[in-house]
Amino acid sequence: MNNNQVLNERSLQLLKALVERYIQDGQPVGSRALSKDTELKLSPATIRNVMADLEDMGLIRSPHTSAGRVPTVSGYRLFIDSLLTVKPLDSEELKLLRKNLIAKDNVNDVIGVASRILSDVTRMAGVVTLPKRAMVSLRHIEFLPLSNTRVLVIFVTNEQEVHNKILHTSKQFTPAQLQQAANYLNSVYSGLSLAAVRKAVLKELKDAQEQMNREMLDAVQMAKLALDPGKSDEDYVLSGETNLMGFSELSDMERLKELFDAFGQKRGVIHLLDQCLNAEGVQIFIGEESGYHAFEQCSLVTAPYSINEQVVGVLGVIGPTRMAYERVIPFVDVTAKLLGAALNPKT
Amino acid sequence: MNNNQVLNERSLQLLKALVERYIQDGQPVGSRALSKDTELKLSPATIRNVMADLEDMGLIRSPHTSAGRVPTVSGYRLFIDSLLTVKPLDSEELKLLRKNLIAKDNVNDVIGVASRILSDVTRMAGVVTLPKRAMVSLRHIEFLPLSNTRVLVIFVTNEQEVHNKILHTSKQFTPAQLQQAANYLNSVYSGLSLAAVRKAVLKELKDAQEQMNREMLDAVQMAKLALDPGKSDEDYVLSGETNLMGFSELSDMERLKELFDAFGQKRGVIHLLDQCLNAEGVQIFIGEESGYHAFEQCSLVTAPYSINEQVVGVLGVIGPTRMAYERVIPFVDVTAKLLGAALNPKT
DNA sequence: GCTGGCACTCGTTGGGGTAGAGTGCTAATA
DNA sequence: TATTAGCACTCTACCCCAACGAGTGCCAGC
Repeated sequence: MNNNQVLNERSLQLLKALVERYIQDGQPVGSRALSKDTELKLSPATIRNVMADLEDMGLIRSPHTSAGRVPTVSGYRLFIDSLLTVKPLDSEELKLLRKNLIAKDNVNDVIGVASRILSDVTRMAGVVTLPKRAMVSLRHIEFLPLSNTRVLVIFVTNEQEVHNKILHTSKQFTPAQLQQAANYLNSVYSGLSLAAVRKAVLKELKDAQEQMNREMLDAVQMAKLALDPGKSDEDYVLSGETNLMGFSELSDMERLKELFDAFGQKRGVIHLLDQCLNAEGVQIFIGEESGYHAFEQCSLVTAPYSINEQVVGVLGVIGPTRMAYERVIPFVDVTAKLLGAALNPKT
Repeated sequence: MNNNQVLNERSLQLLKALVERYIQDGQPVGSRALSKDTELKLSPATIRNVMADLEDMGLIRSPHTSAGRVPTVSGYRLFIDSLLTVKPLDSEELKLLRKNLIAKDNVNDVIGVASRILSDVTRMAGVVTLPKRAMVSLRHIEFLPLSNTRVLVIFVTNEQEVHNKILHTSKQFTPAQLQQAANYLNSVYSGLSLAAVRKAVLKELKDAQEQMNREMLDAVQMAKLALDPGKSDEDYVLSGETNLMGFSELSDMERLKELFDAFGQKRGVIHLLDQCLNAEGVQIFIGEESGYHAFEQCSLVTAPYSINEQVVGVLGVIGPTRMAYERVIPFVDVTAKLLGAALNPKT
């Protein structure tokens, strides 16, 4: 009997069965139950030996002496990365997605629908970040005079979204001047991503103060003010948080409060989600992997979504570590793709 | 001993002491504790007699035979309406309010701050409705062409807030036509409340289809589309919900879920808050008085706030029935007044 | 009308005993 | 050498019960 033997086929099969069984009914899994679950005709005693090995490797643990075993975070990780057999998407779910995830006038509405579908279908919490401002591109910008030194700037982006902001300018502009400034900006920067516009604007201000004509300088100055990164970059739409109240893993009020506080703060959650912006497809944080204490009992299944093949945001599902990954993962994946499609401008 | 005797001075004094004591430490109050609490030098036995009377009148009840008494909703109601001695506002709290509740560019920011202060100071949940669209008045309206039949309408209201909306028009307009339409609307309707504008617009459309010139009719038509009641009328900013998780009254997960679901739905809460729009000052719902099952264990202390002496919204505090009314009531009152002040345009 | 005394009720707490689930270890087996 | 049966052991969950304490209602006396 070698303790540090590499994981063989049989051990993996048993680990898989154990995780599946535990996910299914939430009770620690004992050797007898496992012996009945698998096709391998093994006696509970043999399985106990294997389980002892798995425990040595840190893949499972037992809550106390006379309970069965439960997966550790490493156990879940191995299960998800190598053992999981994902289930194809339920056709009902797909129908629901296709029916509801269609273009709307308002980006926020689409995002809201996506979030709600995520939570309704999984019966956990759904989350969708707003498209990163810097990632979307400028379609049109316009200035409207409000009063003496206050100017309303309006810009439309390629996701058909209208943003507005009030600027306090250092001097007074005539409507004609504002019109001219807008014309200049539209002709030069239309089509570029806001990040690119912002970068170019800062460069222009630095380089060419002397050579530019007065009107253009004003225009660039205002563009700089207008494109200050908005707080929408730190926002998301969360749905079905209350679904999480039903799970026994989160029945501790202290923990639950901490989790909901994190939802309210947004900062931490956004930071976590941003880490998935550059992932290829679905990415998963299991329990403490997220690095946030509030999420210790939770897993997060995420996928980035794109507009015009440019990743602009992330969506995902938050639930207890013990969740039906084989169903959630493909669902999150497809939802991200369809959300991207719904946000893509037709023109 | 007459059961249905009118409440005399002494009974009221004892009821007051009982409610205060119960609010303070959350345990059913017994006759002995009450005998020590009050100045009236009465023996526990006498107090028991009075308590029996109060119970007959439905003002207090005992959870079980050998526990003390707790106030019923009627008991709280009587206490609040007639017996409560409100405490003057803590000077620290007032300072906090004055410091943070100042005009901002963005109405939502001010509302958010108000909500947060309400929850931070009371350590319960704070809620502030967004200003009712219909109640604020129109300052300026503008149309921008987007594409063929899509027009962006922008209007600024007297709370310095900018609203925008995309209209799908039946025909195509030139920029000049749009400009003319905006000019017409601004000259005729500027300064009126949105509700008034909407009413006038509908009237114009009905009455004078024939006599109006074409451009004005278009303008009015677009104004009608633009002023469709927005969903902002059904929105509020909630803060500190998680504070409610600490209270033993709400430790039942079922109940808590129901409450948080209600917060998420918004409809019910808005309906409840709207009932306070026409109240003179602070209004209070105790427990089941609200008529909503989810709020059965909660009280709601509200006050309307105004811009230019026109009531436009409501704010309040949500907490367990057992809350320190004598401090919450004046605090909500003052916060409403200061929020109104912060929203009032200077000009 | 108030009070002291008393019997009674009921929830809470903690101890003890048992049943059940599951383990680790050892010795036997293929 | 890998697997299995058997067995002693451990630990939790549950129930029962007794003791305790808080508080009540009622009555008799002041």
